[in-house]
Amino acid sequence: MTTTPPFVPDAQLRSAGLASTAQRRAVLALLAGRARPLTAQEIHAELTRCVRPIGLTTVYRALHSLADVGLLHIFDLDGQRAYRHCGATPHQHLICTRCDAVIECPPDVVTSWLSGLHRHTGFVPHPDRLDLRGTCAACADT
Amino acid sequence: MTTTPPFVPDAQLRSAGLASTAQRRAVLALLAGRARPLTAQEIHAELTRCVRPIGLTTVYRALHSLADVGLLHIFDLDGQRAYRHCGATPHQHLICTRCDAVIECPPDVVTSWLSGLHRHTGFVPHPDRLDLRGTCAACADT
DNA sequence: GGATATAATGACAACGGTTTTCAGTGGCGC
DNA sequence: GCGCCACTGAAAACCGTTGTCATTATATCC
Repeated sequence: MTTTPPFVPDAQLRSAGLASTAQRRAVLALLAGRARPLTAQEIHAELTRCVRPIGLTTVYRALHSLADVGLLHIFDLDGQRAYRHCGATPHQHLICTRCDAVIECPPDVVTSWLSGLHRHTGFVPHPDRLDLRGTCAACADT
Repeated sequence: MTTTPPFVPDAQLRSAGLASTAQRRAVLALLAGRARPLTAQEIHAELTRCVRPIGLTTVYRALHSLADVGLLHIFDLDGQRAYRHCGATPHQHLICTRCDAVIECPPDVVTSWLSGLHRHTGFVPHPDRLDLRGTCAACADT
């Protein structure tokens, strides 16, 4: 019997058609489960400090590759690119402007409204390109 | 009798508490009525070529000042900051991924959905920070 | 309307994030 | 285990943006 580990970078890389290298696994593992997107510089610093030294160039290239195959989503953290490991299923992003956390919102909460918007304006929304900024439940409590 | 011109940079600057300089007026006039946000480099190039030479530093500072007082909104055009003259009234941004045009959407189309989202997820949306990407009506026709 | 304090401008240099280059290394198929 | 080819990493180049400082224009007071 095989268990289903919550996160296996190696498998994700292979099924995406990317070579499974130590550096890519490290980047993917670092981003796994993080609510907040991380910049290339942050990833490089944290990997070098806590895991093993890695070239900054390699970080940038790994992030590009991973984003190209859809394993990472790109966000804008005041002018800098930041990367986050997102689920494969379509979803919307709720972005907390206080803690920068990204909450994934299931699309069924939105689809009916989006179709109404389409009828109303003629604009054809791209369902997985909806970014909504606000305050997350955790930050709103404080 | 006084007519009401559609766009008076000078008045907008003064009522925002900014000094009305030729450079700021030029930047504001260039952005007036543009659907697509422009980058600082584009603004500098177009002003220098078509209107009058202007320092690149001045363009950046004018854009900062104008954005600070809310006359311009800042967008992200694949990694670069881009600026657009937006209406003073609250609105959502519908961003065309094909032509980069930004359509302003009146908030009443959205507010009811946003409050539902709040009840559903605990996330407190910031109504004027909703960016929705898709295809504008003009591009969808082609 | 003219003088003056103050803020804005512009050329240049510096800064920081990102990309390119190129030689060396390691993953993956045979 | 071997070899091809993609991946890696250090350094330099690149490019958008910001800081510096002397000059100029704006807004205010008289």
